[in-house]
Amino acid sequence: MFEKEQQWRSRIEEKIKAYFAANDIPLAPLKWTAIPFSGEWGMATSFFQTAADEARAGKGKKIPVPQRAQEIAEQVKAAVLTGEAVSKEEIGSLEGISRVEAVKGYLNLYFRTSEFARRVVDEVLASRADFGRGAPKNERVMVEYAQPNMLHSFHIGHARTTLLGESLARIVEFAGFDTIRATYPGDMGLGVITVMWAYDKFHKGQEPDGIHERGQWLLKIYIEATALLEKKENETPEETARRETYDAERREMLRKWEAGDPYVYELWRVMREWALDEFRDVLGILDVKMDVWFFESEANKLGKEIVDELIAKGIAEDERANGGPVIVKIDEKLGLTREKYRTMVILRSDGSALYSTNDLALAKQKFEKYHVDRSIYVVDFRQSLHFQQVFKILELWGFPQAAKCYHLSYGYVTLPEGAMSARRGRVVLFKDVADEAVKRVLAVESEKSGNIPEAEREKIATQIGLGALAYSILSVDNNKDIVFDVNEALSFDGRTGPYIQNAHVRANSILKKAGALSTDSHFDYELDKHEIELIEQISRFPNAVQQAASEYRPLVMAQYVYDLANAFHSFYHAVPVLQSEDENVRNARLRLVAAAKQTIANALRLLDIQAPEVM
RNA sequence: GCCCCUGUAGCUCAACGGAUAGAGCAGCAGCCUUCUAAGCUGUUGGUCCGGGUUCGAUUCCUGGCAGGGGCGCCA
Repeated sequence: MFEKEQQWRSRIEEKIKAYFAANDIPLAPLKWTAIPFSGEWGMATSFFQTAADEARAGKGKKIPVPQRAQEIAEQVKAAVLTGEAVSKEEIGSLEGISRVEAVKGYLNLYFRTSEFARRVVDEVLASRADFGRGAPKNERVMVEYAQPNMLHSFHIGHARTTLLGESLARIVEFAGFDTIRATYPGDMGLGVITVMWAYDKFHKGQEPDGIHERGQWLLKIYIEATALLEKKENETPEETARRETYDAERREMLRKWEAGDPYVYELWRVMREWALDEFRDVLGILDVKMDVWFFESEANKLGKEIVDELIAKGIAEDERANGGPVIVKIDEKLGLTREKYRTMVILRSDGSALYSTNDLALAKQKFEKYHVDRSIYVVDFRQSLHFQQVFKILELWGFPQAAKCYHLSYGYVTLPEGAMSARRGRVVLFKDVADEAVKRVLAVESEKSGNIPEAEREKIATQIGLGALAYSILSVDNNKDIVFDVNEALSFDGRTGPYIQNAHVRANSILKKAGALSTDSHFDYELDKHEIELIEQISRFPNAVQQAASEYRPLVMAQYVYDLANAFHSFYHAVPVLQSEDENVRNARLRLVAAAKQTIANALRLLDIQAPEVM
């Protein structure tokens, strides 16, 4: 809602309240919404709650609530229009409102068309890239996302957390939060050691050149190693012996790493760097710039200290004397009788750190070193119990920020043939999909595109291909699973990234031919319904940003920008701009096109999708 | 046994407790000597089942049914 409309709304609210006070009717809180099905814009509020409250209190006439709500709406309309029961200075303050109506229990207030249109367009063109940005909230939020297991290539599931996290970070930042992006790569663990062991034993020095080629080659080694180490049915005694020997070698390597053995440590350092090279490259492709890197290999050390603190505070119980681990009996500590958070093991009986140990240590760092007020964890839904436990322990520990820790749990990306599994080699790699996307765009570019300079074809194809992929992932709500289908993900028709990018390109195409914009917008002519719809959509952007941020849902933005692009395409088709005969109309529409282009670009940016000038 | 998530059109997905449940794909019928047809216009078609709360439930509560996930030393 724009500033002016906000002012009108509060004035009218005052009038309504005054009317109810004067007539001694208890008024339920007023909630304002947009008026649907109008083709004209304005705001509405209903009186159902007020009528229902009245009926419950036994006051008023005995008529059905909807009917009574309509009656009240009509009375309010009369009061607002005439100024009855309102103090004198309020009379005649319906500035900006063209008409008022009472329909089906609702009070509808319509804005003056030309004024509203001008204000929306002028505000967008004055703010440009900042149009829709929320006021600073003086709250710091950390978004943690992109936690790949290192030493093998990124798959499409990793792409979901990365896109979801990046989009969310952009949204909360734009909404007004001080935002920190954090990643937590799994650079140590049995999986990492498995690759190291197989590389060292069978393939040392055979690695191919090229960051992604090497990563994919390591994935093959991982698959091969897993097969060697997995117990099979009908194993011969020799096979069993061999498998057990291999497993012992692998575990010995893990022990050596923990002991700081120079050979194993150096092997790890080199291979970890390979993985990081690939990870950084993928983040670059997705235009993600991390502020903070937490590494699992480092979290291990921090974790053990906090366990002692939790024991000292009486939150954790140390069972190591009896050969057990260190645990927190969460339900018991909270006084719950039914099992809900259960018991969490926070340190192994041998004193080594667990995932839980690390997460507790990281949370403490987030609060104490980075001073975050909110902490969002973008991690798949299978870990929801884990995070509920972690957050409860943080609460017991005394961190007030625990209340603002949020596990953004997202559904899994699966394949039509079932769950992805890196160990079994059943994965769709992000790089393969991205490459395929670019290839497909290039294939249609020549027939569908305008004049794209040869030097830019590849770049624009990448923007469009990745846009299609990002949109297909972000237009599904967080906690829903995605069954990944390349043809669907890389579709360019209908509700897709390219559809939205195309609206941006078409707007740009008009503006390029038009030359300089006029400095004022004068919408003092009869607006086409498509024009009104487009302005309506543009005006909704600031609210859409706030909603997406407060619900932690990029989907809200994905929906919004599609609706906006859809309104633009319809406008483009139905309303002449450059061909307008009237100079004033042409200037106003050009400014509207510029405002639409800017708003589409701002919204796409929040989805980590590029807005090309041509395509 | 306990906990979490999901169930809406043939398919994939939307819908602050409110006015007429919306899109895309697929199907059908139209629109390019006019600002880019990656587009526009029209059309067919739907809330898993039972109770409850409410003036009003796709939405909240409860009980089923169906699918997925999780539950003390994996991450």
